[in-house]
Amino acid sequence: MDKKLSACANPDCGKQLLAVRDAIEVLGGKWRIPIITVLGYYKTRRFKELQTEITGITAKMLSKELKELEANQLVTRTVQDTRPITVIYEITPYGYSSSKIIRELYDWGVAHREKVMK
Amino acid sequence: MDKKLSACANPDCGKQLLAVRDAIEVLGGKWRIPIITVLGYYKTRRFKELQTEITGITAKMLSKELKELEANQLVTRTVQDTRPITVIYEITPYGYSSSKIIRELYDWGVAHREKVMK
DNA sequence: TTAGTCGGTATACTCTAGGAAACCAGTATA
DNA sequence: TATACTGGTTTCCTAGAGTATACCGACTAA
Repeated sequence: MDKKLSACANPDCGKQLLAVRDAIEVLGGKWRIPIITVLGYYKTRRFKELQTEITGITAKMLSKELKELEANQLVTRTVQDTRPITVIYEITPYGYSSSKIIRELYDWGVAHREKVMK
Repeated sequence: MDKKLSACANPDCGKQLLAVRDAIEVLGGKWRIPIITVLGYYKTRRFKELQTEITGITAKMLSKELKELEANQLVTRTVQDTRPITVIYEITPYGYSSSKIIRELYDWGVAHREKVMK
């Protein structure tokens, strides 16, 4: 999302924001949460299956985001020696842990929509 | 953050993402979480105090983001008839509710840093 | 009268996340 | 031979988020 999320001048407050920045860096952007959500739902998916499921994402973005999620240990990538080759992406237990946050976002989003809409 | 966060093709999964999108729209961007964090910490702050506390933010961005947070009922704005005029921004109970998510992000960010760093 | 505070606006710019479309190698089927 | 599927990569481009800087009116204290 953001390269540098500013800190508060106040040290306590500043430390808090540093950690929040880390979380946003891992989960931020347009496609990470959709990817994690889909993978959390199906547990494993192939590249093309993800692309079909996540409407609107381009191969470029999917490839890029999966790499970063892999680097952050939220998903694993396994090449299967079939013909044609298939690549299995699987959510890790750690990846599941992030869905706790996504669940929070979901609950809050639902409540917010109700509150603001009426 | 993002104007349109895509949905999953799968309906269950898609509904979930719509609500998540709402939450991200309200809390996203570079400055909203810092503002809520600072306001959650101090409860009330004046415009200039916020600008001082949130290092790096410009008056334009602060003004713009406060307006949107006010529109979403996360903060209130009160003009006080002093000389010179002072404007008090205060976090609402509803604004506090969003800090539950921020807390989640914080906890996860701390754990993530520990996991990935070593 | 000049400089300073407050809470902002207005204008013009930069920069980068993301999008569109073409292309790639390897294998298989018609 | 050509077309299609797999899982991508490369290039070019744009919209919009965020930045920099100057400015505003109302007031006051020196």
